[in-house]
Amino acid sequence: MHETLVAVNDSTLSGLGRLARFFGFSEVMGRLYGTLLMSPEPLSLDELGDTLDISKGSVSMNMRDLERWGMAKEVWVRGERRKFYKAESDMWQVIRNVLGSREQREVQMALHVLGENIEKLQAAECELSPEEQQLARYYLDRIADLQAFFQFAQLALHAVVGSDKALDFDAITRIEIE
Amino acid sequence: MHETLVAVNDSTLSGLGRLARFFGFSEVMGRLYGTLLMSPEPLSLDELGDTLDISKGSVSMNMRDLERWGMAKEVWVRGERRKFYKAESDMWQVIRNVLGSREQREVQMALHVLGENIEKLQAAECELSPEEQQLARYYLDRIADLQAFFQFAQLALHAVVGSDKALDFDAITRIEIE
DNA sequence: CCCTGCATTCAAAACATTTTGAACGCAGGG
DNA sequence: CCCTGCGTTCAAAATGTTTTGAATGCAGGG
Repeated sequence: MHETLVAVNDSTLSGLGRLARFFGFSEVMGRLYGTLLMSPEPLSLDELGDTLDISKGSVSMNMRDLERWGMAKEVWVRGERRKFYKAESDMWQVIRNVLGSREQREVQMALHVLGENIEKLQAAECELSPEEQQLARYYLDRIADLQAFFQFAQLALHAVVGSDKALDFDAITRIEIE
Repeated sequence: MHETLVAVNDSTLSGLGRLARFFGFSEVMGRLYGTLLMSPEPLSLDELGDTLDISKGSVSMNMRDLERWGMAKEVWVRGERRKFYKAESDMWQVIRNVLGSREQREVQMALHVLGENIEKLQAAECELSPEEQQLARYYLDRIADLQAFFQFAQLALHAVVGSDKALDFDAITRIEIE
């Protein structure tokens, strides 16, 4: 194959590996996704392993994760007994999958814990010595800051997850105005 | 100290450790930041090390990073020879620091590489066989998708970094309309 | 000019994550 | 009912990251 095509392909895989890392996935997952994305035809597990030069086991496990996250889909190739995969090529769908299930849960948990802590501090107030009360008020201020941050994150996530790409910005402003 | 205060403090440190991890920092950095955030008084390096039960060396290195990222500031305590730190308590400032320097560079690099790859493909077109040309066009489509994603990310970053919290949403829409 | 109290550095150790490949399981063909 | 080809699993090995603490540096006091 022409060296330019090879070079572009490599560069894209590196970039997607990096991106995967950034989102807390393994680099290999990003590369597998990239390999599928850059292939007009679905690929089998061995083809993926051969291309990236990683073991069967690794391919198998990582592909399962990719499927779980909605980044790749199994595809039936007639006359073949092997599994074939193709990338979910709608990036916005992928992003919505990830943000929607993982990030949103994280943010919600954080807000929940912050709320609990505020309640605990308020409930305990009467048991506290004067200095402790002062510290409790200080804590409440800091926690309020954190709450504001996570609430912002929640709005932003909602805006991206709960809409098409074209509607993202609208969704954000609508939420803000209310 | 009252157990509620201790519990709330612990919980907050865990949460900030998690958050730090998410943003690609070490968990200890998050905990150090949290310890400073939850202390009305500046703390010395030994106090930080004692509280979190980590070694002097680790405190020293991680605090340097925290300072580099604008998450903590050195503070002079009169009559003390030791270094004292306090947290940068404006969360939005912290976020702008991180997004502004690190993330923005990442996104810019990605866009730059994508652009280069498009150029390479176009320059090489006439050297390619018919099938290779078809693959090249396929690559160009995929790369265009990635470009759209990173361009969106760039807009979003700009909106958050280049403004006060209150102006974020405005900034996003303004850019979008142009 | 030495001593003390800190802060910093960095190589080695502890720890965590990822990768591998051999063993296993399973479906379909003969 | 065995054989083959493929996918999955998982313990062990490789690799990567973080933590430690001993050595070092540095400033100020005596």
